[in-house]
Amino acid sequence: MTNTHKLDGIDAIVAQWQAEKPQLDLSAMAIIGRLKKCHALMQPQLDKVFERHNLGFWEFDVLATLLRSGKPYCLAPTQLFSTLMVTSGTMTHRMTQLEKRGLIERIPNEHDARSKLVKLSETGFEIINKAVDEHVANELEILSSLNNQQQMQLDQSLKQLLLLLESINS
Amino acid sequence: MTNTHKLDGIDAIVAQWQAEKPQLDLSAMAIIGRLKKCHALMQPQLDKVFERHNLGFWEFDVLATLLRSGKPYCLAPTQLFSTLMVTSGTMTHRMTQLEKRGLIERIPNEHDARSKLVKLSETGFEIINKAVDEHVANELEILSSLNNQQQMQLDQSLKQLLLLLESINS
DNA sequence: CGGAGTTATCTTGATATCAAGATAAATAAA
DNA sequence: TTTATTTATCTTGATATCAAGATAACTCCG
Repeated sequence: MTNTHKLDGIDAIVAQWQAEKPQLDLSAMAIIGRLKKCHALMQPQLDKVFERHNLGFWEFDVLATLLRSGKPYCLAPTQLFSTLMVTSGTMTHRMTQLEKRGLIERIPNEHDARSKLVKLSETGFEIINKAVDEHVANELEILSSLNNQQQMQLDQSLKQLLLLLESINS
Repeated sequence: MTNTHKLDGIDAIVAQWQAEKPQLDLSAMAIIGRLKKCHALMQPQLDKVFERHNLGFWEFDVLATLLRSGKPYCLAPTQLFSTLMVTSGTMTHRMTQLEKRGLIERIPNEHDARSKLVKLSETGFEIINKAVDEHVANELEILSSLNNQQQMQLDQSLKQLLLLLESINS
């Protein structure tokens, strides 16, 4: 018996809805429900690694965004909050906290006096650099019980969905 | 050219990481990144329907959980917050707000004086009943540009992942 | 140049959330 | 029964978030 025939938490929920509202087509609800639940169950697994490095998920997000931007690991606040899909006010709060902890520095923007650029500090770089390595290993571990074919199929399906959602929001 | 060959937002991010950390296997990061971004982009689409009914996403969640439990649309707080994956404190807050709006009622639990059961009010029932119908239609609409085969494949892949995550967290 | 409109950021006030602790009722053990 | 333990819920205090508005710096056109 393959996994496809086992029941997951969403099967139970969809069955309840089917009983209450037998006229509805719940196929999309099942997919979106699974997506949401996968997201919810995934997060605590990812947090474990962040905690080992004394980082909250959002601290990891900000520092990782700076790291992957490449040298000199420096971005404007607007680039950060638009990438991270949070508001400017949220970004202000995050930067304040990260600066307080010495993980980032704010430096003047020569080309635009409205912004002060955000740059990884030495310490920030070292911390996020290690944390990312463990994070990537953790992600591989989490998915390790899916075989290659399953992972490729999952990735391809999510990509189709993501392209669709990106086209809606543009 | 199929969607599979187009580039999505995660391709760009993974390429940045590949440049910065060429030694890492980023296949799992790509999958999990797509999952997270799909989740993030999906939510505002779902919220549109909730807003039309003057509901926030968490109000919808609580009321919908009560509705799908079937008659008499009544659950204990613990059932609600464990289903909804929030803390008891969060649930207290939600119940207070929903009672204030007249969407639920709190009734004594004959079998356990520690809890007061949560029940959909008449108004609450009518509102969530309509909202759920539109919500399900909205979900179908969102996924409508994926064909049947693609939707089945996505569902199957997400189910494999969900079963895996549920087994980790148990 | 100089005003109008735009853009980048921060501030403010409200809300949703959680973790940890308090309280009270139910259950189990002695 | 009486005490100890567990369970269900609520309270408290701190935090992260957002929306809306304020501020200041840019840009563009006449």
